[in-house]
Amino acid sequence: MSYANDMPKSTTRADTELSGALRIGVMRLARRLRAERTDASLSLTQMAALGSLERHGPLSPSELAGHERVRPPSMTRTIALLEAKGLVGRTAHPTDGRQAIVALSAEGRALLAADRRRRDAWLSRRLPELEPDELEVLRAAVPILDRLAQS
Amino acid sequence: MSYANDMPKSTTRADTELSGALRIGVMRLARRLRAERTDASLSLTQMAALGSLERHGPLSPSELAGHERVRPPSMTRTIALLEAKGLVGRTAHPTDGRQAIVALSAEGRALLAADRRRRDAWLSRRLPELEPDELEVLRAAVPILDRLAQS
DNA sequence: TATTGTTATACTCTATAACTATA
DNA sequence: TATAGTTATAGAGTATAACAATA
Repeated sequence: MSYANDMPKSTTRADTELSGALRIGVMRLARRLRAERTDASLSLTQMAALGSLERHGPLSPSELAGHERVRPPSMTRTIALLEAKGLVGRTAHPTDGRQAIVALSAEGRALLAADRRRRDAWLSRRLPELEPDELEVLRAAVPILDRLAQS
Repeated sequence: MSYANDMPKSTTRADTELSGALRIGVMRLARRLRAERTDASLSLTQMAALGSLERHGPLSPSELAGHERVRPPSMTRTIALLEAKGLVGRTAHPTDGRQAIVALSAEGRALLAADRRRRDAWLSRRLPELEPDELEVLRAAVPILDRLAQS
């Protein structure tokens, strides 16, 4: 076999089965976590935009639209809603008069933190139901999931 | 401490940290997998309804709405769109004249299979980049993720 | 009367096209 | 002329309220 030297790079039947099972498991748990959303005052769209600002820091509307994979007019609207709620603020770009800079307000930051605490609480309540060796598996799995997500 | 007898059922600080990391990892990977969606002819809403019919078999519109956590009028609309595309069919309930039965057509089943193959392919291509012991961790993690999702 | 499903209507999120202001 | 952002407008998805048909 000419694959002898790069076996680890080929796709085996076991890989295919694992990828199917993993995809289903991850999607299911993500759906469950998403359903645990508590703060009904904000849509998922708005929460996502807020989360992007937290992850990346202050951004222009176009950059934010890019991160959220949304067109600029859609982000214009989302920003306006978040601004009306006092969760983000806008300032002028220091040198380019066309651009604006959108940043999280203290209220926005607090809301994100509260939302995250509530979600973590749901999962935290379930983890003690697992066996110690199962918790160990999850701990080992997290960095692998992260790497897959980034690739 | 009165918790001595049920330590495994209490929430430790390590649990809280793990739950935060796990939530982020799962949500990230789910987002990445979702972005791998290829068939642009169907919205996520429509794909999800189709998937429900595959998982649970033929359902009435109300049952389907329940599974998708959507109100009956919304499902009426979704079913109409899927029916227009030939992906589902409707038949009368054998005994209850009020109810309808919605079922996947052969075309709907084929579309789901093709979509799943594409997603699995993306993940399968990445798994060989992992070390054997990392693959073992993922294999062990899948049933745990499933149990968490169901609880 | 209660249940199943649809129709009528309205709100949110998204998009494309056209416009304004600045570079 | 090109870029950043907004406004105008339309389509899809969702909801509640009201209605029709059946149990």
